[in-house]
This record gives sequence, C-alpha cells and structure tokens, in this order.
Amino acid sequence: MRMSNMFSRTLREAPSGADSKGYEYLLRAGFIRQMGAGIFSLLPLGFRATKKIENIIREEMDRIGAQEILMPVVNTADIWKETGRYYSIDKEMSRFEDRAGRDMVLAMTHEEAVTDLARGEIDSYKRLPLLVYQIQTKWRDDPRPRAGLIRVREFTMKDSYSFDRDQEGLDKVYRAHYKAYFRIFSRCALPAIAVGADSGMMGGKVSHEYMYLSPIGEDTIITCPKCGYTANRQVATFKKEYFAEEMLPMQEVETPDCKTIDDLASFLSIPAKKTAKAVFMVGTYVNDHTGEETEKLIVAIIRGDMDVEESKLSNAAKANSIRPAHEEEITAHGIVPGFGSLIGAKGDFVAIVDDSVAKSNNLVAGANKAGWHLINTNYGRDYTGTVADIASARQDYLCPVCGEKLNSSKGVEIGNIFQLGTRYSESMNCYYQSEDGTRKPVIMGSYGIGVGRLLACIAEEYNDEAGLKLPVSVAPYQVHLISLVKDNAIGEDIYDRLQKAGIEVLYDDRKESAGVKFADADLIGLPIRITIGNRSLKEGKVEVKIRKTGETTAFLVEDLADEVKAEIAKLQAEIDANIVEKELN
RNA sequence: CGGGCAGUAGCGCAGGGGCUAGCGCACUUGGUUCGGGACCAAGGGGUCGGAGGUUCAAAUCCUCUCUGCCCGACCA
Repeated sequence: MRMSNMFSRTLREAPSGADSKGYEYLLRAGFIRQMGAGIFSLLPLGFRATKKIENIIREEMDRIGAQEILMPVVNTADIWKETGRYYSIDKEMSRFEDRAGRDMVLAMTHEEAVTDLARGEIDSYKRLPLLVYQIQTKWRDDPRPRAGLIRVREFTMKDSYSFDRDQEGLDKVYRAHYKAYFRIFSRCALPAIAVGADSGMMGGKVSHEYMYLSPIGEDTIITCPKCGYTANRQVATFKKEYFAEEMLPMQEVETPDCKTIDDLASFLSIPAKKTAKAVFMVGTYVNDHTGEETEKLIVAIIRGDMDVEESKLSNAAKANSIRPAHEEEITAHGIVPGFGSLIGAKGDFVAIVDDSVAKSNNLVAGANKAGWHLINTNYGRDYTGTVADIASARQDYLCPVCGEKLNSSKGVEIGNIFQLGTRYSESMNCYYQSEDGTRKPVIMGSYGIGVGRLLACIAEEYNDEAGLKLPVSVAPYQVHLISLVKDNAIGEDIYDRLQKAGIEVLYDDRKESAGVKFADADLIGLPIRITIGNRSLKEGKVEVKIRKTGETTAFLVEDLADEVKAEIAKLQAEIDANIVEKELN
C-alpha cells in the first residue's frame, strides 16, 4: 500500500475527547473515525488490523471444531417473544416494524436465532454435539457509550453456540473455549485473565469473563495474590467475620441525628460491624410471557461495615433489574429512612438479609422511628428474610479460598463464556430424541469475544509517547517503508522486492520531509521500519528498525527481503512462544 | 434518565452586541530546502450546531432544540 494513495490520513493533534492513549492513537493514526456516540467506522488500517484479529479467532474456533455461519442482524420478534427476552430486555435492544407492521428487532446477541436454526437441524442424539460461530455486527443501544472502542453501541462480535446432549458434553466444549480464548488473546499478545462472573441477562449458571486488566476498565476484578482466586466483583465472595454470641433482649435507644452508620457508630461508641444497615431498592419483575412489569420494594439488610453488591442483590431478589428506591416507596411500608430496618415493616416487599447479619448477634438496627435505633436485634428472633450473600468484595477483604488479603483492580471485559443449559432450548422447543427414545432439551452454551474492544485493548497495551506499537500478529502491515532519497526508482525497487517476497508493506512514497515520515511511521507503529537514506545507501544498504525495541541494523539491498522475513519470523516467534495453554480446573 | 462541560474552517483553539470572524497545524501554487513534525512568498476554505426571539445591529443576549464529551444511574 502506498501512503500517497491511502484513504485515511494522520492527525497531528488528538481530537478532543480522546482521553486514553490507545484511543487517541487509533484516531490519530487513522485506524478509526467516529460517526456518533458509540458508532465508529474502521478505516483501511483499522480494518486490516481487525481482519487479522478475526482470522486468529477463526483459526482457533476452527481448531476446536466450530463451523462458521452467519445469522441475520435483523430478527423477527417472534423468536424473542418465545424466550421472553423481547419483554425482559429494555431499550438496550432496538425494535422496529417492517412495512407490513411486523415486529422486528436488531439482534444484540443470537441465542434465539441460533436456537431457531438448531431446532430445524437437530432431531436425534446422533446429530450432537454441534458447534457454530459467527463474526458479525451487533447493535446494543447502550445508555452510556464511552472511551472510544471500549464501550460502543455498534460493534463486531465473535459469538459461538454449542449444542450438547448432556452436561458432560457441555463441560467439554466449555473447556475447549476456555482454552481457545487464552490462545486467541495470547496470539494477539494481549495479557488476559479469566474470572468467575455473573451471567446477567444470559441467564445461565456457570460463566467466565476474560479480562484485560487496565485502569481504563469499568469492571472491578477481585484477585487473590496467593491462591489465584479471581472473580468479577459482581460475584466475588470473601471470608466474613461473624459475631455469634448469646442473644440479648432488644431495646430502643434514642439516637438523635444519627442518619448514617458512621454517625450511629460514633454516637454509640461501637464498631460499624456491630450495626445492621438497611438499603432500599426497587426491583422490576417482568413476566416472560406477557411482558407485564411489576415493581416491588427490596429491603436489603447488611452489616454496617460492608456495602451491598447490587448485582448479587438483584440475583438474590430474583429481580430483572433494580434501582434505588424513592422515599415514598420506603415510607409506604412503614419504614423510616435513616432509621430503617425490617422490624415493624409492613406490606408486600422482598427482604434479603446478608449472611453476615444472619450469623451475627445483637446488632444495632433502625427502629423505624425518627431519632431512635434498636440495640441487640437478632435475625430469626426479631425479623426474617431470605438469607444470601449480597456483600460487595473490596480491596484487603479476605480471600474466600485461602484467607489472604484480596486485591481489587480495574479490567475490560474482552470475552465471556456461558453455560446456558436448557434456558433457550426449553423455551424454544429445541429437543432431541435420545437413545432410549425419550425427548430431551438440547444443552447449550454461548461464547463471545468483542473484536473491536480487543483491538482497543491491544492499542492501549502497546503504545509509547510517539504512537502505537501493535504486535506483528495484529499490525495492519508488517513493514513501514520510508524513502528519503530523491531518486524514486530506488524506493520503487525495494517496495517491489519486499512485496514479491510476500511481505506486507506500507510504503511512504509521499513528498514529505523526513521528520513527517518518521513521525507518521512511529504513530502508525508498524513492527518494522525500513529507511532508505543516503547515509547507508552509499554502502548499498538500507536501515531496518524494530519499533518495539528501537534496535536498528543495516542490510544490503540484495539481502533485504530475506533479512526482513527473518525479522518478522522472529517477532512472530516471540508471540508464539508465549501462547497461553491454560485449562479450566 | 439525572448532574456538569462543550459545539466557530479538515484537526486543535481564540473572539463573547458594532463595520470584512481570527490564530496554529493541515490544504493549493511558485521557489528554496532535504535523515526526526523545514523556510519564504502568494492563495483557497466558514449556514459561528439548528429554530425562534430581543435589537438599528446577534457568533456574541434570551428561549427552545439537536449533537458530542465527562461523572453517575446502566451495561456484555
């Protein structure tokens, strides 16, 4: 490719709003351009890099026996009504009517579409297992796109779907993905970890997320430095300390102006962990068949020294979504905000009690009377509710496995794998006949990788003050060729030699100053830069510089193509040597 | 959806009732330069996000609206 002919150009200054290095360079180097909030075009360089990533994904998916297909972006709403997700998913999924007034949706994932396909193909156990995947555009109308390609509304996703007769088969294909994903990310040279995760709207049981740890991430990852325990904070557990002591009689005490746990603890001279605080949310419950929504107050009781993890609470309360409650919604149940507890609460609501509270005794709780608290309250004796772990894990809390202090880091989710089970096969009637003649629902799994997000993370990981330095496996071209001599024929000759040798070359044939060419080469950051200049040309040589290391060598023009191929092979070998082969244990 | 900030040339920004709307970079032409974002000269490019209003006069003031960014809610 000749730079003189390239569609995109480089930008000297970062467009405003590009606040991470990776995003800034992808824009400046001309990989991507923004159209609207969370909507981007891929320019030639970005598209080539994307295709390289996609091909790595294809190779690894093919390697575990997956077959590539392509499903429609526009889905008929019928199949989404069958599973109920037409109703349970809110505005994040865009809908429209076709000209005949039929309900249509823009598929944000393809469990429905693939199950619809599969039920037409699968009849007997002899047809199983099956595994398909696609690399396709998704539209999710995220309420808050941000950070360039990290969180967007339109994006390319690799999604695969497995169909098995039994849990054993699902485990096998799940493990295959677990391993393949590590191979994919490491072939892209991106460090990633797998963490236990919440299955969210997918509704499955077992799931893992693949995380690229970085401050630009929005997810919080809890890790144990000692035993390797890792989990998304949404599901992370930790070792709790309990106070199982003899129950004392409950008693009202006056606690004027004590609206927060801190006020209360200092007023009563007790540690925060001897209090039980109430957190009020409202859960939305959606009927999967009719789409009818009902709201219900959720009262969460947790020890004063901990915070509620909303996703855990939402799961425990079996709500489709939750939001903070308004004051009227709380007082309607006879609860006084600031002095609230379950004691004396009336009406229909959902009570969830953290196990830290249920297993501790004699905690201070609200009296549901302004200015008053109750001392020595006890779960079971004074109030009841569903006991669950709804506490949010934090830095320095104790590892649930080994007891070591936990770490908390930020991460970007670049992939996920779900064991779906029979959630979709049952609701969509995707059954097979087994050897004993009985009809059984197919057991499914779904597995995703965000391609654009992966590119964004790689750009974030590999850059310096001058620009990108993408790994050779992902870089849009292998070589950036710069000619600084007047005689065009020399550059053309070398460009030709390299291309004939099968090397991917970006040739800067523009009439620009040396400084401009060097700066653009650094910005685009191809792994190898070749400079044709009078300095070494006198000896019949050209210079080869490795972007990553800055290491420079001069080669004779006759040897150039072979030497460069060797350099490329060396860079690729470094990546290959670090392919992660990790099994799920 | 709530809070904050911002829309002026391709990009980054200045100007904040008054006469022809500026600067840097980028762009065009000519010349000089030629190994780290060159120099000189001459040029081209604007519905000042949109609509309505106030005024003799609006990029500038007012109202509404659209769009983008950041924080939160939210989210795979």
